[in-house]
Amino acid sequence: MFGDLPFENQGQIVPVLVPVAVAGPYSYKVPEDMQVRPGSIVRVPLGSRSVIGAVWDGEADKSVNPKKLKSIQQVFSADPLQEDLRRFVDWVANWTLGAPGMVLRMVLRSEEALEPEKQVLGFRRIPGKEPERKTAARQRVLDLLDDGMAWTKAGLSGAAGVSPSVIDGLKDHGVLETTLLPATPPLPDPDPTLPGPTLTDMQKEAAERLVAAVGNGFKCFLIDGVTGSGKTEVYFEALAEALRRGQQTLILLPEIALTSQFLDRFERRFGVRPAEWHSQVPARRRERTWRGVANGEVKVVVGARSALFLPFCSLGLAIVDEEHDGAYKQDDRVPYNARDMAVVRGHITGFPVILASATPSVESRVNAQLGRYDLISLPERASGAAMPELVGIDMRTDGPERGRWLAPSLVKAMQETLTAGNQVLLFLNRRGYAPLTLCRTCGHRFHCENCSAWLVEHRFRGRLVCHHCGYSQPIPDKCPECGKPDSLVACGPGVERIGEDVADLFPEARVLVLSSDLPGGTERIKREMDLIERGEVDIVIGTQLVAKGHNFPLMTLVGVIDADLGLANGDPRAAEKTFQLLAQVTGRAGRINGGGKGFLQTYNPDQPVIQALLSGNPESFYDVEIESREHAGLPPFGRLAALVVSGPDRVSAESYARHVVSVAPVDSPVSILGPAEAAMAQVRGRFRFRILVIARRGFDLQGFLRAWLQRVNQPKNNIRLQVDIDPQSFM
DNA sequence: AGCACGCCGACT
DNA sequence: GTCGGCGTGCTC
Repeated sequence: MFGDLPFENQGQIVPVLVPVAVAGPYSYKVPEDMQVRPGSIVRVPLGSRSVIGAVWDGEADKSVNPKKLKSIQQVFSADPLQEDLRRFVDWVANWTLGAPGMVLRMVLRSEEALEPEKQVLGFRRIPGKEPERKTAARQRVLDLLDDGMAWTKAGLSGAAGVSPSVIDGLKDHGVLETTLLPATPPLPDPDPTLPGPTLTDMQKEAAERLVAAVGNGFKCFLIDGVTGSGKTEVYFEALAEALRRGQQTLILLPEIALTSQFLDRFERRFGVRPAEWHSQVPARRRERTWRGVANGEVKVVVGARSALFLPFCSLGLAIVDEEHDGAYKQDDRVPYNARDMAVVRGHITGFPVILASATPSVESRVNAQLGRYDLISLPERASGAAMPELVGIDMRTDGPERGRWLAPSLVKAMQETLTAGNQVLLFLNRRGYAPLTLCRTCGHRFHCENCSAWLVEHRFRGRLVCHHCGYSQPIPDKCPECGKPDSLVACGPGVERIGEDVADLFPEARVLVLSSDLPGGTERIKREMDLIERGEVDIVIGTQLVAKGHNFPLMTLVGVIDADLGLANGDPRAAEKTFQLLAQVTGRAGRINGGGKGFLQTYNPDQPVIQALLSGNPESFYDVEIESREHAGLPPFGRLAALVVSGPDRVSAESYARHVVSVAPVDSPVSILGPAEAAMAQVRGRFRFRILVIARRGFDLQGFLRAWLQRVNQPKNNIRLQVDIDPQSFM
């Protein structure tokens, strides 16, 4: 197989990347009768077990004790990993501060995929041979085999409606012969020549820019297109070009968006379904896709973030849809953002990458502003329908009476919508009945025993539930503090409580309350969504579950119950996330037929998020966000392994980075608390880590870091820490 | 004594 | 990530 290798390496020592959290490859001997080269996928002994790794680039580590060296046990028949993929693995490891072997593990996910798929036994006719006795069953089998094609036994007996023994009989009589079939016939390629949809002028221009980039090396595009602008149709044209060039395409979607709807759309455009890649695809099919991607049989993969690590042999385009979506972030094991790593893979291999969103993330917008990405704007809906007209309701002046949650102007609009035979969506991103329960006699508040969060009343289930850790208890009939019966009051609304309001106001309407805790799970939610789509519901009250997915043709009014929700929780992305969520949910109004309206109930109509939504001009909002983040010292692009923080930003900072080395009290300028060992423990298994220090202006950061280094580098800690102060490196 | 569990270091 | 060694502490 490797007869034409440029070098002979039997008996030599080669570096092998193994799936353990160590800094680099281990060294292994190559047995006399074996040939490997960089990228070869091998089985090697490691400690008491045997693991799968890959021969890596460079020289084997000469300093390792030769007595320790073990031999490679086996070379898998799968093609060696290509050079660009190897460089990508190294790059991701370096960026995420993870071990390269752990990144490689994401490439080599299933051992079965590394050997050729088992062939299955097929049956076909021997030309000219007839059975001596022809029964009806035998005739049906022979009719099916008339065209000379081979069938599997199970397929044939099923199709002919006979028992498998009929086929055995025919074989014994010398009428049929067996042959080996590939376990699965290769799928037909997606067809780029099928007629696409008619594009608007704006879409056409965007598509042309993308098409021109395919095959011309790396370039990153950001498609900023409003809901309904036809982003998908536009990037499908680039995909068609990649297909015409015989190149592969990867489409990344957030896990939640991987619905059959997208696959249907793909099939309508290209005639076949693409290969799918996510955790719910059965192992068998995943193995097949892995092999197909490596040997070029699979042309298009639609997948979740892990699809980025597939061993494509001729990847020519990557598309990241909903690029702002947090589902692209992996938090456990190797922490990475698949959106950014897709850009890196494109850069290394040399192909264009398309990021698409109706509400781009702040960092992607920064990258577009800086000229790193090419911005493509699609500000209009492809159908010609106008974007919904959004209205803000100032709850301080135009709010509802006490104990009600819907402002009179929203109620009036709902009435009009229902009279016109259309649907209303009321959006409130809070499950349950009420977020806080307290005793009106003694003021006792119900806290979670485990995590001190407030317990959310779920009246339907009759329980108080902690949305943080899942703890729940029945709703008591008297206060546990003062013992007063019937003294508990629910404060604030959840979707269930809005449902109560709506039932009072619109007793005739068919109302559906939809949240992720709906009994019946995903299946039930799917069914309810279909119900809405068919127009069998008048008013939908939902959490963020209803923000994306299905299209509802009759939905022309969206009311946001609490547009301020989520803005005060200390997340540095709070404003950005709220903007994205509300843009998405209000974008549902009149998406298909136009004429939609949206109402935002708010206590602060002047804040940038609300202003950006109402004006339909997000630019200013993004500018504010970018500026405020730079001011706070938070990089738009994060690659932090550790974070040291002080001052009022500490809560935000905690949710910003996972590895918080230390958190200082709010009133101290900046400090690192606890022993250095504790700080180091946070980054165990890492060999380098980056630290972001957020300090007040005028603070002596250099002096602080010097002192910290001195403390950490005490001999007893057995640590050598160096700090390279380079604020630019975070960008 | 016997073993369950958790911590820690080694793995080429 | 996974395994084995070793210490602690609890039970038959």
